[in-house]
Amino acid sequence: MNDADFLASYDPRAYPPVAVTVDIVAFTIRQGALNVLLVRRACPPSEGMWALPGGFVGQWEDLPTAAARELAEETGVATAHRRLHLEQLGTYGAPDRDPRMRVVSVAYVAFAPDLPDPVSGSDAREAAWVPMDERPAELAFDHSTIVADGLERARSKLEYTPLATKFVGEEFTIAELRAVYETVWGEPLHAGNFHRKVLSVPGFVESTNTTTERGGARGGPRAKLYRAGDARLLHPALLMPSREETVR
Amino acid sequence: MNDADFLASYDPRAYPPVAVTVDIVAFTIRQGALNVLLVRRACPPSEGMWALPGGFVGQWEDLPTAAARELAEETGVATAHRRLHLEQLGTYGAPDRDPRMRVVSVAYVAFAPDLPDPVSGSDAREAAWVPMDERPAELAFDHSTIVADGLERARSKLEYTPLATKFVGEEFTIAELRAVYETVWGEPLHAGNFHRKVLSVPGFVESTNTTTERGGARGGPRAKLYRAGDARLLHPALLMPSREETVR
DNA sequence: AGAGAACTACTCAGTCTGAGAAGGACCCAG
DNA sequence: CTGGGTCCTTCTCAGACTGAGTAGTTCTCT
Repeated sequence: MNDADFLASYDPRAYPPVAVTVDIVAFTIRQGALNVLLVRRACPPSEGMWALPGGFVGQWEDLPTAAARELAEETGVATAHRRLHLEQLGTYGAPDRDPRMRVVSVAYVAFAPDLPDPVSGSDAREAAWVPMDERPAELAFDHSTIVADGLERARSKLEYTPLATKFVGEEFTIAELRAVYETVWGEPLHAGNFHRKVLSVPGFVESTNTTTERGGARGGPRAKLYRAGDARLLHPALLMPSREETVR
Repeated sequence: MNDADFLASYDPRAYPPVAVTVDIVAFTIRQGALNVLLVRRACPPSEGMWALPGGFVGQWEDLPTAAARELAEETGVATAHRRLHLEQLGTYGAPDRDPRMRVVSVAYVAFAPDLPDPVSGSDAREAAWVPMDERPAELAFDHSTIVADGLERARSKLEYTPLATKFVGEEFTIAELRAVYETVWGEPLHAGNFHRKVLSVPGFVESTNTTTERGGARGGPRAKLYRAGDARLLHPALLMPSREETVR
């Protein structure tokens, strides 16, 4: 039997029904706090509970495309938002994670600078940016786990890649970049050392030779402006003070 | 409508058929070379081509369980092999990656010390350990991509976790551990510095206070024996010499 | 005008790293 | 049995990096 004959005689319906969905953990920084995008479920199961935005993957739709589409539907952000970073987080497929049927969900994390308030999606679900430390203790399905994994991924990516530049505007100051790290880790950093470190990593940022129009809101000189460099990985990495407790 | 009513009226068949499979990138070290487990496909499509071991996920089977089962079927390794490490790599779901139907594959990487020769699986596929630099340029489906991603994951894990101890026996010498790194990166390391580094990372290895029975095959003193420590992450990391070219 | 804030730059001591070398212990060949 | 070669382990040393502190300067706010 050759490939063509085989395909002609092949019956996809012979396999048990499994649904594939995408869920998106979208992070942004608003008012100095890390926010995650949540939606309130409008239909069973878990009607009324907060959950991650997401939905079924179209039959001929690529996985990242599905994630971008779902995110766009929930937030109203143009699908091709220039500064949006989307990457696969992992796949969650415990047999009992959804009571309806076997659902395997491919989770994505998205990072973006301060996004507009989400518009309620076409399916009339309420959507909102929620500060990470005010998020509901319980989310629908296994979404609490996914959000926790997403935060871990964000931290890891911030240390080893120029991801932080995705959270700030096109042009930014070193202090704005530092604020991203301080926000995600929730602790202050030594301004001088951070400055030295960022400028010493090749390709992380490049100077625009301009400065801000005004000094900081509470005083201080005008800061130099930078834009993202061309590095894909940070060498050496920007390691954060590692709390020993989290290690073992 | 409450959850129970909803579930009763829910028809899983309404959704388009998508198959979920697992593919496993299994690594081991044999004769000083990194080997990957491949199988020769016994049926269309791509009959006769080399591919990764894998298969369909059972309707009520967890994803890691399915991966372990498929690996066991291909290699004859006991499912609960003590020193086997299995972790999710990523999910590959391009709509056209399998000509039969929409197949979303969750890839896993497995690491283990020198495993026995694989037994041909129940489906009579030929299975073999293939040295990484002798592997076929083309594998079935998108499996070449998955193998490349698996290698990258292996390197990353070796640097940041005690994964290397999974490639050696229960008790091992520092030199054996060094050989793992040299094999995966394909370049020699400074023995003295490696030694110092390994012993300085808390929880990486712990001494057994014994030595090998004999010196090395080509001379040299008996080496001290160690076993894996209890650390889950290496702090500080065991960073390999990063070739600058690979960075950008 | 003065106080306070904060961007940037500098210093300094402690630590880590890569490279080299030395001291033995051991295997193998002759 | 002896000598050459191997290689595990420890040591040394210079250079790089890090965390912490300080200082100059410029700016906003009151």
